[in-house]
Amino acid sequence: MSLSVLWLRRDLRLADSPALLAARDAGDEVVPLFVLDDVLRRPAGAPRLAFLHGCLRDLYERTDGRLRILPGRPETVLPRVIRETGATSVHISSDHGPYGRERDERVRRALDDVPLVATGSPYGVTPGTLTKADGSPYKVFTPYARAWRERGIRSPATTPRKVAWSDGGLRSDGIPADPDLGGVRLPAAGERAALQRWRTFRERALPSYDEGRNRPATAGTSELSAYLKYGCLHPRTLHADLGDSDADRTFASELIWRDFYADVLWHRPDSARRDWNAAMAALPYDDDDALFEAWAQGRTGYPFVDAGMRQLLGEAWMHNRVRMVVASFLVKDLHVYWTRGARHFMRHLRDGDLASNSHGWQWVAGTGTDAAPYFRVFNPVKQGLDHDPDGDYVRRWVPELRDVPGRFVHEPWKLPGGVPKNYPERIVDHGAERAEALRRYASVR
DNA sequence: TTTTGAGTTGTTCGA
DNA sequence: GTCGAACAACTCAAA
Repeated sequence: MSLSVLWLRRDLRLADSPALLAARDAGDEVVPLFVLDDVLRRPAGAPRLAFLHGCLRDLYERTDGRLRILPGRPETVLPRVIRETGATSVHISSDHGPYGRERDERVRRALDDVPLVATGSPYGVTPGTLTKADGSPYKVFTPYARAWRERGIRSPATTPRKVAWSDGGLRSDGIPADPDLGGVRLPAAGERAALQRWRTFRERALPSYDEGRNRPATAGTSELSAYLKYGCLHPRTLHADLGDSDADRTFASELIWRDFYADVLWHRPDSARRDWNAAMAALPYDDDDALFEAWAQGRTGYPFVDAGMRQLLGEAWMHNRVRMVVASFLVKDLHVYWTRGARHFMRHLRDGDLASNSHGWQWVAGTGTDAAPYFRVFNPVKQGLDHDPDGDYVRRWVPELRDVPGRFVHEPWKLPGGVPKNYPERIVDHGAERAEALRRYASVR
């Protein structure tokens, strides 16, 4: 009787999993394992941890209760698992983040002659493998996407009908208690919920995705980000279901953005916390704690911004359109360095993904690949009027403005009686700060 | 090596 | 209200 270990990290599913197939082929029985790694847990924030626990519960049930959950550093846990179970190989889906790469190297060394076998990755194209003709990495999305469409994998791996799971005789610590969520409401976690969400999105929202995706008041986006983050489903599975309509192609390209940013981070691990474009490091920033707190708490006096920041605190998620607007506000209206906003997002988002988050912020800040031109500054009022014309999104998240009529909801300072009680006055003047941002960008050119 | 066309998501202003 | 131009120049990708 031979055993193989399936060490799960951010691939918490059974369908379309090449690593699972490899583990099954390598042994008579498979020991599913998750390591509770403090290095990853500490910065995660309560919503992300709770969501992860939900994914683990789902997986525990579906592996007939064999999933082992062990705390500790992976480089000590894995060798111990090998000693205690006698397993002959460890199977993973490769991780391409800065920490994951180093961790896996340490584990590989610690396992000595037991192979750590990486099969597949959480992306349609494994980071680092799609390069230009001369072998250098892409720095612009569109040509990357063109190449991706030629070479990306769209067909899912087969899903085994039955896997012989084993607990390997290991004692499991079980899934830790959920942290206090303080009223945050999360969707159901795990693979089954993810597939259900995908079906619902395809039926209801995908056909009108081109317009619907910019309407934060409605469920026009897939809301699959957290499921993708933890690998409850693989993007391949999604690509395989997509057709050639404009809406399907637009959605596919959103998935390709995810691959692109993982690729950028793979080539430049330092760009998770520093400007990808070193030439922008000379940009002057401010760092006013009171202004930052007003932004973080959703009390800037700009309703569309405040609605977004409160949605983040309320749902551990924010609509993508609004992410751009609030990020632009922090960087270009408050002149705060993007990493401070990115850290806040990572702490509060249930989908917080290092590559997408860091490079999404850098796109807004103008310091990243394909960066927005410096003169592109979002106007929080215009964005609100354009994308939340009825004000439903603002009224949902900013109760102080629930009774404000019409377009005043996006510019309550124009109300005859002034800003409603309890709602803050604008903390800065957008017109003036836009001009200031343009001055600062001009100073580094 | 040189050349050419192009580059996620915006805003403002003036005709 | 609608529309096109200006906002700048630079870098990237590929022929």
